[in-house]
Amino acid sequence: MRREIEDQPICVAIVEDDEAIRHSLAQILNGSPGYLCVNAFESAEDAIANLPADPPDVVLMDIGLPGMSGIEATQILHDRLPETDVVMLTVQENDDAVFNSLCAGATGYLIKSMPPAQLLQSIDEVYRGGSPMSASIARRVIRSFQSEPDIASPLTRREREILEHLCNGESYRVIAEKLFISGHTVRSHIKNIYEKLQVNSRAEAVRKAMQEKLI
Amino acid sequence: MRREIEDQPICVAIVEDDEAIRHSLAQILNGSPGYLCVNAFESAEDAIANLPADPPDVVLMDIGLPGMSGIEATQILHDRLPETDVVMLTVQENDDAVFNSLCAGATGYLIKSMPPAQLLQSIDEVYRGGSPMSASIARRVIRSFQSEPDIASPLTRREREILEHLCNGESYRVIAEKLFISGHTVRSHIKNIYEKLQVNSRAEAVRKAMQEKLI
DNA sequence: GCCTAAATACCTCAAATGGGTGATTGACTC
DNA sequence: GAGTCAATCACCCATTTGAGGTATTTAGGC
Repeated sequence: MRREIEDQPICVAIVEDDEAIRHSLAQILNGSPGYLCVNAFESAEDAIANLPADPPDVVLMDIGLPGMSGIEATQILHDRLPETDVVMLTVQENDDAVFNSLCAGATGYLIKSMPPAQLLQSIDEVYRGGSPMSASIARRVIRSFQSEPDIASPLTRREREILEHLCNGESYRVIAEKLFISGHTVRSHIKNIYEKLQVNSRAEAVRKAMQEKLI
Repeated sequence: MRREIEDQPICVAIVEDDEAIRHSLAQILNGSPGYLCVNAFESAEDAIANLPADPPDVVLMDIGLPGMSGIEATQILHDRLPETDVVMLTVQENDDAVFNSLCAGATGYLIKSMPPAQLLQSIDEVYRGGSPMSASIARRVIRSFQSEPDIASPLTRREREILEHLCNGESYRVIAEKLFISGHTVRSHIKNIYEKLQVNSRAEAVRKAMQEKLI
């Protein structure tokens, strides 16, 4: 917990190009006990340049910024200020952009049309180690990290089996013995695998297999 | 949506070894319009054997089952019945087990002590494509899929560089040319990499590199 | 019954790989 | 000044791999 003294406010920075929204958010924050808007930028570049000097607890980041997008900015800030939580500001919640933001390192997101009370509550939840999100975003997040083997795999069952052994670094001979087939057969399968995966070495095959979760 | 006719109830199966809890859950479900307990098993083995014949919409799975654990069962059911959502039943929510269950394919989880209304609401949310979860679990889930390169890598900078080329399937000679060093040096580095990663082939090194996000 | 895809098997050969051993240089630490 | 480590280069040698072929036998789909 960063905030040992419980009556220290949560320090928030805003990155939002629309001046009206920016001011309105700042007012909501500064008008509420426990929250403090310490900074407000109108561009990602501005925020990246100035934030590291005085890292806030939470950054509210507009997704659709002109120039550098909020998602790119999130990636950079998340790298440089690992202690700071980035929360996205978005108009529409079931958005690819929201999902991509989470991939880029955002901890949560706010819908711009949220009532102020709920908005503050979400900030608080993020600050306390949570990640509030809607049902459908939650599902997408979970799906994406449950490594589902790609059903649309171009490989046959036997080929997948061989690929698995290949990934373990087993030699043709060992694979052949384990599968009770001849080494020649293993070679044939591997050639087919390479062709289908568009690679021409074991290393590339392993990489592709891992990346596309073929096994 | 599986339930085109909106007044079809959500079909739920229960896997729970404690008879009292099992009956209580079944009663809650059957006593509520829109929900139907179609099956109740006292073991994971039982459920796996009988569920595929008549797949429910949602399975409530106890985490701490005797014999095969609920997590293993989830993995199997999730594979065999991809249309069915598995929801874990747990006493304590901020549990490694819950997180592991989600990795295994669970879509959500219920706290056994939840009031019935909230319990039904969670089932409904899962059924409608959501994934209700607590703040801290949500954060863990998000963290885990934000692929942070492992900073505690045992490899030196040069070794990581070589490893990257290795993952691309480049031959020693090509790597040597690209890095303006001799092939012998490349070999030396690779030998050191293998030793540090505790592997003895390129394939295993690539796999490890991908898994541990060393590159 | 025919046809295709999948799985099986065999051959040759040049190139790449991995194991072992050892040396030199520069930088950094104690 | 001694010791350590990263990075570089070197040699020997057995094994593995990848690329080029060809061919037989199942198993399913039509």
